[in-house]
Amino acid sequence: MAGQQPERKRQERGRRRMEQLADAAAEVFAETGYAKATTNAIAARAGVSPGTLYQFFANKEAIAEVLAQRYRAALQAAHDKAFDPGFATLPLPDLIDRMIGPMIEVNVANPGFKALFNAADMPERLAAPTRQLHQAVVGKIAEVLATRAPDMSEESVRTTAVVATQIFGALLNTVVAAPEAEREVWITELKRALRGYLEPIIGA
Amino acid sequence: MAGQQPERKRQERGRRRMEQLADAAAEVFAETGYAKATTNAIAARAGVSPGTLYQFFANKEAIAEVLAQRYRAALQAAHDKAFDPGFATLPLPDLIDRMIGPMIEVNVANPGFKALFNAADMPERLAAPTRQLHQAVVGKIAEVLATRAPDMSEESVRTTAVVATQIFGALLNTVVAAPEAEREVWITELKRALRGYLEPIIGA
DNA sequence: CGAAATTACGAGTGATTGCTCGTATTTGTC
DNA sequence: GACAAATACGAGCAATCACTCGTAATTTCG
Repeated sequence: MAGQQPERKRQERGRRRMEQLADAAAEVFAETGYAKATTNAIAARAGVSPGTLYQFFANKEAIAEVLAQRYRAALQAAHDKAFDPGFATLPLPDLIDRMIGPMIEVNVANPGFKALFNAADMPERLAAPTRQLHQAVVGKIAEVLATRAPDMSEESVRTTAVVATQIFGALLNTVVAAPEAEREVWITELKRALRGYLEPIIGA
Repeated sequence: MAGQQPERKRQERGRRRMEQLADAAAEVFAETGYAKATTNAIAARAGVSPGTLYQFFANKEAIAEVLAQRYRAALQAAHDKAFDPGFATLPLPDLIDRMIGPMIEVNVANPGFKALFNAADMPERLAAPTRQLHQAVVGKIAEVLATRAPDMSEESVRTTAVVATQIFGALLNTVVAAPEAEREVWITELKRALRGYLEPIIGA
């Protein structure tokens, strides 16, 4: 039997195995994508048999689920740092610096997760919550914009927020994919792009 | 037998079938992604049996191959329009207008192709040529930038070109995904973003 | 120690899917 | 009409893969 819904009691060894398996899954998913990744490959990467994997995870989706939880938790923490209320009155360049820092860090620390949870082959169940978090970010950015440019229509604020996050998301991929040494260059360009887009709209 | 490498002689009916199958494949790939799309589903969508599909295509990859060729040809045509030498001396806003127009058109006319050929589950053989075309575009943009800002270092020019295409690519997805009625709004924002990024670097 | 629970194994199973092949129908050519 | 080539069918084969299950080793705890 398997598929332990009511969470059987885990020993220390078991908890370590679950971490191992999740780590291995993160690697395999990142390399091949969700659909092409095989559970046997994940087990092999973790150095265990297929049967052992299913002692700890009900199915393939459940493995991705714990990764999604990891990622969402890390994102949430980054968001909390990025949207510090004290930033609201900073000059635009400083505001941008403060806000994108934590977001870049979390994605550099979790390479491949952003791509994985945006991929078309990922089950809707797992992609949806991450999208929801993303929408929340857009909302927060819209709030910041609205306080800085009170004259803008609600619709324009929303549009601007969406575009700013799109720009951020696109260049974030480049930043994450870049070798350590080049990362700063791309981060500089990312900031330049955001300032260039936002300054004419909401001022410095 | 099947797998007709030396291209057997096609009748009119056969050529129509191939178009039907390619069209059906474009739909199914767009809906489910390359890996999850089944050849039987493609055949069914085209209203033929699995056997018939394999009268015309050696394997699943060959179907995607003709789509890749379609897309590349359309992209190439768009590039030729976008990089008209006469545009080089236009004011920046006009230059941007002229260049992105054809690129947007081709992607609106081929929805899903951009995402498909960038996906992780697509065989490398098919993704590579499209990436190469993309690299060529970056090179062309770098040329335009270099003539407009002769003082910039080669490296900076390259970086700026990459970032500009990233911004374009990100917002292009939004433009393509948007309902017809909203498209103009997003195109306006796309232009605004490009101007905002480029103007401080290379002037108007 | 000894019993129960947990962890581990890995060959095997059922379902899915890319693709085949024997056969039947349609089309082009004389 | 007659023959060959092209088109069409669809049941089924072989390979892949998520997942199972019988069994065995290890850990926990009285």
